[in-house]
Amino acid sequence: MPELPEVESVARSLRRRVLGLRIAEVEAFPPKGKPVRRRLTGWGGGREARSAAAVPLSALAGKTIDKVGRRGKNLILECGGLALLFHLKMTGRFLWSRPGEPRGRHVHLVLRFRNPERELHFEDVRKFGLVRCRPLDGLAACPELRSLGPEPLDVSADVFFLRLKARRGRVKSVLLDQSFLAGVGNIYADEALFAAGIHPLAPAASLSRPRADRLWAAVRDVLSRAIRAGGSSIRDYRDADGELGSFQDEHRVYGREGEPCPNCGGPIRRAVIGGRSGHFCPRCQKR
DNA sequence: AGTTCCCTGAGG
DNA sequence: CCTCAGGGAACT
Repeated sequence: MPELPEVESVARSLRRRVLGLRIAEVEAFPPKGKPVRRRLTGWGGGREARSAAAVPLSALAGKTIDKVGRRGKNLILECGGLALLFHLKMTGRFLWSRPGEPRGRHVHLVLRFRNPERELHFEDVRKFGLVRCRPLDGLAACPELRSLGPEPLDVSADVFFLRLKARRGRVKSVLLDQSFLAGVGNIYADEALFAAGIHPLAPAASLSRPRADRLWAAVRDVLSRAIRAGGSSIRDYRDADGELGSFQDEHRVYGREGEPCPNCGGPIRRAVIGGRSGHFCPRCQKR
């Protein structure tokens, strides 16, 4: 569930910890029981993601972390000429630890620092997460990033409208498609559609310019407010400092099936849309 | 464009 | 026990 606001919050908390630190040692414990074409370049992703351009994780030793960034839901540590990419998927998490402290059961990567004597652990209970090292040069064209759409907080209303018009399918599914916009997931798609008064099953291409504008603004508003709140901590999301987000308190439809719509008081409905649960108010959200 | 699968802990 | 959660790849 880490979506754009959660990954952004992780990036910010991580930045305060590791920016400028030199990686002394790298220890990888790739998840077992996976297709065992495991090289030391990372894991996760499709078959094409294991391309020749991947770099061994051990190459990170001795490098200094000079940027902590985000692209969509991907977290990117830039180290010298290398980029260490993470996708947290459902349960990826970072822990700031000390050498000698017992390592958690689901820790798959450890970056060890000497000054200060600390460790960054990446853990992932469900093993869906992705870790990969790439050359920094040409990073935007790497398999993990190249098909991502624009950042929702950067895209203009004009471009948003044009891209929406070019899509077939339901607006909810289009919002979830990372090649349309990078970083929107289930929670924020539902919240943005509610805020814009648009039914999740409305065909994307059918939206008028004014309604598309409202959706564009709602996506920006929901995402930026969620970032300010440190993300949504339903279940177990925490940032790299272990801090919880608070945006779950501002959810108006997500996870509120049967509760009264904050707008009209009618019950919030839940329906499976594109294999994911969608939450909406059938009265306030028009097709 | 919709469905299945991956994976595991939490909750019924 | 069983079911559910869900991002995204790989199916159909």
